[in-house]
Amino acid sequence: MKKTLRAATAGDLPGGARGARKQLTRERLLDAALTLMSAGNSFPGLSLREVTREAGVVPTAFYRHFRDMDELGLALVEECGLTLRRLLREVRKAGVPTTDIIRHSVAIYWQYVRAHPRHFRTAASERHGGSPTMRQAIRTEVEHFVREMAQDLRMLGYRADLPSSALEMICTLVVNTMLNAASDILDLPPDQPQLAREMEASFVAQIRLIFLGAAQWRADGGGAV
Amino acid sequence: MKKTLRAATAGDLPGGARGARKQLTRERLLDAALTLMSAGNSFPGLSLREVTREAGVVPTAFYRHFRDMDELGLALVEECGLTLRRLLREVRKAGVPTTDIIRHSVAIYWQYVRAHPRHFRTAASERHGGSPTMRQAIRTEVEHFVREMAQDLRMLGYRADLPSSALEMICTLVVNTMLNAASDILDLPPDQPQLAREMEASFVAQIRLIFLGAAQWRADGGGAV
DNA sequence: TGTACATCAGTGAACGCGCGTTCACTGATGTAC
DNA sequence: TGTACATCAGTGAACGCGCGTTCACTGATGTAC
Repeated sequence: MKKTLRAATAGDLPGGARGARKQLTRERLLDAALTLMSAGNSFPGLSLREVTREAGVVPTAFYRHFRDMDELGLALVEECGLTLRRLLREVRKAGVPTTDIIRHSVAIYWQYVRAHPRHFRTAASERHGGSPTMRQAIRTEVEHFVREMAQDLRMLGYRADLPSSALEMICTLVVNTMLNAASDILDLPPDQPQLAREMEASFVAQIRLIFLGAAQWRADGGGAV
Repeated sequence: MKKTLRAATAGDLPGGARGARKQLTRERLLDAALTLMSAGNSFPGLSLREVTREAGVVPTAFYRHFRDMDELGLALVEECGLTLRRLLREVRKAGVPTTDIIRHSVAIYWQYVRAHPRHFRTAASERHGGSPTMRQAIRTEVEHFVREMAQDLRMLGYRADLPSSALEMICTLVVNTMLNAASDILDLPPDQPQLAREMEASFVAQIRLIFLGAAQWRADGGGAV
């Protein structure tokens, strides 16, 4: 009993100097994985040794933090999910502009993707990627995000007549479009501002079209088609 | 000169028994790669030896057909592109039903994905996957597909007032939705028909919403939003 | 506060293994005449 | 048609290398009293 208590008050909790150091190494490992993936590797293509090398740590130190690469992958997905949800918070804080809402929101998103390239590259590439485990984990994160976004629309009084399931369907479409765009944004050659402008315009158009459809949507699925 | 002529009339052309045999092995290699990817590997995670083992051939035989794995990857993308375009031809042949067009088309697509799981799994996973080369190749294939689909809509007299760029934007949205759905379809547990029905309904709803928006779309980008 | 002991994050050597690629080869298929 | 020679798809041994994982270890941090 004494042993357990001791361990809990020092090594495990991040309070002491030891715990803080451990947390730092853990973050270095996650960071290394993100960096390597952004450099053109897929997650299943990463080796444990590559990651520890990039993190500046001996290979065996890895096991102090994760059982294997899969466990690190799940931690990575969680981090990406956090970044996604922070995006919503940021948009909320900015408030809803009265005109040109969509162009404005897309601009925020564009900047945000540029600010977190590694998280978005990872989310986009592993979303339909090789590892079923990570695919499932990302699916769950995206579902959370969609539900939160639908609630935000509800709060704003958007289409108060629709059931939540319909709002979520609309948000799913928006989020899919966002994530597809993220991959395209990150693949843009950095010296082609004209191409970037065209892509952003096309992205705005797609979102606009979705909301045009959403405005016409009827719960029974009927309509002009 | 004689040498070159000889080589051209026998070994290189698939006419002779030797050429046919070679073609067969090549297909076995591509097939092996597709199978391994469907079994939960990402392409960059595949090893040359794995592929040749699955194909029932010695590792060194690989080099008779591809310089390296990247070259095999590009051949794979081409095959997936072909499958995609065959889908369009099939839909065209089926003709346009007068009612419930979208539900009908989605049903065809659903069946088609189920009939070619490995091509769709590969397309979805490498589309935003780790290898920039394959990403670019798939992007090109998808652009072809979008352009062809837009032309089909044009032929049917759909929104004759819109410029091709707008039709292509609409089709991009549809194709993105299709490919996202493909990944979800292939991840469905096989013993959950209720879940499958729900997912298909949600997929139909998304496409319907897009076409509701498309019906309202104005070239100037203005509208009800 | 000082001392003796416990914890545990990170080290470094070692292992067996599958990898990509090289090379010289075999033998069925194809060509010349 | 028959024979002598060329081609080349696929073989099998061999290589050096990076991999994941094991193990006993070190020494700074933390605890007991």
